[in-house]
Order: sequence, then C-alpha cells, then structure tokens
Amino acid sequence: MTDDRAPTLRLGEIGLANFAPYLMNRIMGRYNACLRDEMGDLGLSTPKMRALAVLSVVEGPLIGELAVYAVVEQSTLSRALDQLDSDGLVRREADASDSRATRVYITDTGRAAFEALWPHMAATYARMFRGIPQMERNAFVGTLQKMLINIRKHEI
Amino acid sequence: MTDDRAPTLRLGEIGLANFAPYLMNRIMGRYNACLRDEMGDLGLSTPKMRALAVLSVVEGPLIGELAVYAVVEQSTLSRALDQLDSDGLVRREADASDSRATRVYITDTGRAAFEALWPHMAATYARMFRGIPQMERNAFVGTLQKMLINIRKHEI
DNA sequence: CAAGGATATTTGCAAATGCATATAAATCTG
DNA sequence: CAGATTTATATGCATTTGCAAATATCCTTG
Repeated sequence: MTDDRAPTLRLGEIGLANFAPYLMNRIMGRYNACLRDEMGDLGLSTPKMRALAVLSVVEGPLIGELAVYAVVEQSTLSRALDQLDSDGLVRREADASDSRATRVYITDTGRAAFEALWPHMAATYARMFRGIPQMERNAFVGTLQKMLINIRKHEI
Repeated sequence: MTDDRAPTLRLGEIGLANFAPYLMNRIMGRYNACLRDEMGDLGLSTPKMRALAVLSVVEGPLIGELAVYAVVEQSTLSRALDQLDSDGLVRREADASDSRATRVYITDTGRAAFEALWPHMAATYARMFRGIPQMERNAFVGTLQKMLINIRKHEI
C-alpha cells in the first residue's frame, strides 16, 4: 500500500538529482537532440521523424490520433504531413465513414526512410540503457506504462 | 551481466508501448503541457519556469550550466533571463574570476514566484506516480540516474 | 428534420526557437 | 608575450511553433 497522503516535500528536499521529471527531461532532451543532429541531413525534423516512426507501427491512424502518438501539436503535425506527403513518404486518405477525418498511411518510400533512420534511434536507445540489466529494464518500462496511464489525457 | 550484443530488434517487434523513449516522450509531453497550461497565467514560459526551478536549488550557476540543468538552448535561456531579470525574479552577476562569465541568482521575488509554482509541479508529479509503491519509485529513479550518466553530454 | 453544438483538420499570424555569428575575454603555444 | 585557439554569452535572422479562428462535416435533440 502506498501512502498518497505523504507530505509534499519541497524541491530542495527531494534534490534535483532525485526528481524524476527533471531526470526525464534531461534524458529525453539529450535523446531527442541526438536524433535531431543525425537527421538534419535526411531533411527530417523531429515532428516528421516521430510521425514516420509511429506510422511504421500503427496502420492508418487519424491525424488527431497520430498527433497524440507522436507527441506533436496537431497544427504542427498538419504541416509536417504536408511535407512528408509532398516528399512521398506518407499518404493522406479520406476516412471511409467520416468525411471530416483523414487517415495517414506510410508509403514504401516512407518505410524505407524509416528503416534508414531506425539504426540511429536504436543506437541511441541502446546507449541509454547500456549496462542496465534486462530485469531492471523491464521493471522500468513497467513503471513508465503505469505513469502514462496516470497522466495521459487520451485513451490511446 | 548484461549482454549488450543482443540483436537489434525492430520497432514493430518491441512495440511502441514497450519502447521506453516513446513512453518517456509521451509522459513528459503531458507533464510539460500541464505545467505550461497552469503557468501561462503567471507569465512564465517553460524556459523561464525551468530556470527558476533550477535556481531555487542551485546557487549561482553560470549561464551555460543553467542551460544544461534547465534543458534549454543557451540562446533561448539568454532571452528568458532577460525577462526574468527585468521582472526582478533573477539577477545576473559578473563572475569574480572570469569576466566572460555570468552567474545567475534567484531573488527573493523569484523565490516567491517559484514557491507559488511548486504546488502545481508537485501535484503533477504526485499524479504521475499515483499508486506506485515507494520501492518501485526508488528503483525507477535509480534507473533514470544511470540513464542520464549514459547519455549526458556534460559532466553536470 | 432543422438548429445548435461537437468533432476533425487546416490556416493565419504573432511569438518563440535555434542556428550561425558576433563580441569579448581567457588560455594555450611556440 | 604575440598570435592563434577556446570558452562564455548575446544577438541577427530565418524558420518553426502554437494558439485561435476558419472550414467542413457529423451528431443530438426538440
């Protein structure tokens, strides 16, 4: 049983180095910066890369769903999709049953672009977890999954 | 012993919901959005809020150090400090022994502003970890600390 | 089934961002 | 110790971002 009525500590008492959101911002700041550096060459911004990554795994989401998965503002995503579309990496397709809605599909070219990109993501991922045993990684991901459910705004 | 030579899985094999960087981006996206919403009122952008938070705990860092702690581009931080400075929340002070360098100190007004802000951060933090036992939280933070060391660019 | 409200997406525009550069001072090197 | 190099910070400028509004469609309800 966890006591959720524990007194609220102050940041100075917790200490920056033990404050999970601080650590997570630091880690993800670096992770994202690494990828951005390596992908500027390929003409892929962070929103474009994330959209491709999600689309490599999720088949034909609505644009709004893709925005949630990719953690990108919908208006930003809309413009990123303009570019991905005109570069032939994705395809927007009107939803069959709701003509307000648009579904997005990755093309073969887009999939190839992501395949070229994935080794970089995988390498950065591997570096993050270097020296961390598999059991600990599993526990860590388990905690992340609980946290996402706690904090997420959308069901997906 | 961890086998770091494990074959590189593909994203589809790992699954988005088990891919730690994806989960961390989702979680921090929501965490940061929550804070941003609640602080627009107070005239505090994300860079300004992060700078204040770090300064509430770290005494007189160099601007470059503060940029690392706060996970903000230095040029962005420079401009955020302009505003915090002219609002009287922080004070820039030439370093005693290196006249290129500037140290930043939080003022009493700035500390009061952070005290007003901290309950929101603490509440969002508490929500993230709701229902997660203390032992699991500790293990989670331990893993984060290892990850930061693995991936960080700067010693701090 | 018409009217009012909800939902999906795009777009206009002002503000924020980040890269490259400028400036200034410290440090290294021959 | 002069010149070259590195380091710390600020700034110019083009791009990106995100909010708010526009547009189009769907759903609900009297």
